[in-house]
Amino acid sequence: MPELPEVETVRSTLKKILIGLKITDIITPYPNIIKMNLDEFYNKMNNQEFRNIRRYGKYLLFDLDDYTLVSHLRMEGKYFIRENLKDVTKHEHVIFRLSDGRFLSYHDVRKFGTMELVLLGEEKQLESIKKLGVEANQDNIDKKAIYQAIHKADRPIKSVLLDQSILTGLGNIYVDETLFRAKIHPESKAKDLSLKEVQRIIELARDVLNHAIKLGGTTIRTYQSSFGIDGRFQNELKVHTHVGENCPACNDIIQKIKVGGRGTYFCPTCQKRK
DNA sequence: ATCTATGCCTGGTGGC
DNA sequence: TGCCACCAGGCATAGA
Repeated sequence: MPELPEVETVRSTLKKILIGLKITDIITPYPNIIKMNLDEFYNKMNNQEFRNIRRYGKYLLFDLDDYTLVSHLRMEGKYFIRENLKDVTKHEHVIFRLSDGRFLSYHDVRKFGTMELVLLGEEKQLESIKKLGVEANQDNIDKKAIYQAIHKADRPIKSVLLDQSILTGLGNIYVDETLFRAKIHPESKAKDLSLKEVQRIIELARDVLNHAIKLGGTTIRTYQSSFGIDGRFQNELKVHTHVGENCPACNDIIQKIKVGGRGTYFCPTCQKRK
């Protein structure tokens, strides 16, 4: 499931390939990915050139001449380049023909991903983008402001960290890894954490995300970043997916529970409830 | 304010 | 082998 590091990997990879290429046709075998009028999508995007590719949180932002394509990969979305239209699989839902004769294909087994267009650079017109908090991999986060925003919250710290309106970019994998490194139990209520603990969590989240970006993200379950390239951060996972195994810090057995409906991995010895 | 339930989806898995 | 229930989960939305 692509979180900030995986989306960043996709962004940097696609940027090297797409900049300067023009879209010369769009094929939509499964148009429900596109969350706007299909004709409008086609007419606005066709003949536009890729100028830049940005990212905000887990959103990919493709800047064209006049529009920005806002793309969210959700659970399993991925892009790859194909040389022709031979053997298109049933999981390729939106295919852009490019001016070099190749194709940019959007592949999404679960069909959860979304695409829509806004005027160039106007992504904050979308409610979904407007409400996002600061990016969790940044250095200059106002940690006291985050603490102020959550220090009365009567909900698990895990749920708070998954709330994209506070910090954006963390998903299920990196929240578990951040809380393990912070030695905080995922069910600890946000209101029970000290300023220092919150500051530490934010610093560790940033470090985990940036380390994962360096390694090209995490490849687990069915997720690969574009082009079938595997990330390598899965080798760095301390608790996520490791239920029943020994904690790398204390040797206790890693447990899996549900927090806010999400599968959650943690070490019951290292991560004490506050 | 914050919770839970539901919908969007399909592939993998475990039970029989 | 196949049939079925269930799970994975980011996000939007509705209702408690």
